[in-house]
Amino acid sequence: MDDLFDSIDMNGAPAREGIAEGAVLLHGKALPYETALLAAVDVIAAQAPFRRMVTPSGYVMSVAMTNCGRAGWVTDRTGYRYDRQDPDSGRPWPAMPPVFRVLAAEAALEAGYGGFAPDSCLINRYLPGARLSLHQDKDERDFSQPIVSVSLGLPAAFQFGGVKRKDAVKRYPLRHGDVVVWGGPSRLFHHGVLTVKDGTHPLLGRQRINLTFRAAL
DNA sequence: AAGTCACA
DNA sequence: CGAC
Repeated sequence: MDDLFDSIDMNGAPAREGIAEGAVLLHGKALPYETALLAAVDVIAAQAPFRRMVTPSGYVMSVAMTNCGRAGWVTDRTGYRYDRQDPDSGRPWPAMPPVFRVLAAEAALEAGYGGFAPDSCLINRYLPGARLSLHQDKDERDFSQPIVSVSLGLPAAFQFGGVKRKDAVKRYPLRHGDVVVWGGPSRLFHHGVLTVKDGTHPLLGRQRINLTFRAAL
């Protein structure tokens, strides 16, 4: 159940916005961690470089991906799965940095999901023109655990729909530092990201980075 | 099919 | 928005 009232910051903008049953957008939640998050992404990407994966139907995704944690989400011609190893290197994914765990657990708790302990973080890099079409996160073992999504860099329009693909979809602008948490009744809701527009972010330049935390195994 | 295209 |  969402709170009766959204919290309001000093500028009058909602800091916490309910977007569906069990789903919350936490505006600017990641800002206190931005420097540590970005440094950690660089370390991870040096060990497991961003790569554009292939879908089962043979298309190359516009979003470039890497992972950290005990398992990483991957796709290839054989399908979607969580893999403990980076298929490109054969090595385990880089460990999940403590700052990642802390932010994900804090955000989940604020959304009403205590004890969130993600074992996987998918890191998505959107250059201008990249997009992610409407889909469900359903490759995880335990749907009782929520999803935590952290936005960094260029803004993007987040689509959030329902459990059925034809359900109505709403759009929410996501800016640097925003965190979306969804779970419970909305755990399997369809979601996506519209084509990222060109622009320049002071810290990240011409890119959007998204961190998606999941309990996958 | 987490993508792309055809068509209304 | 549906078909592939």
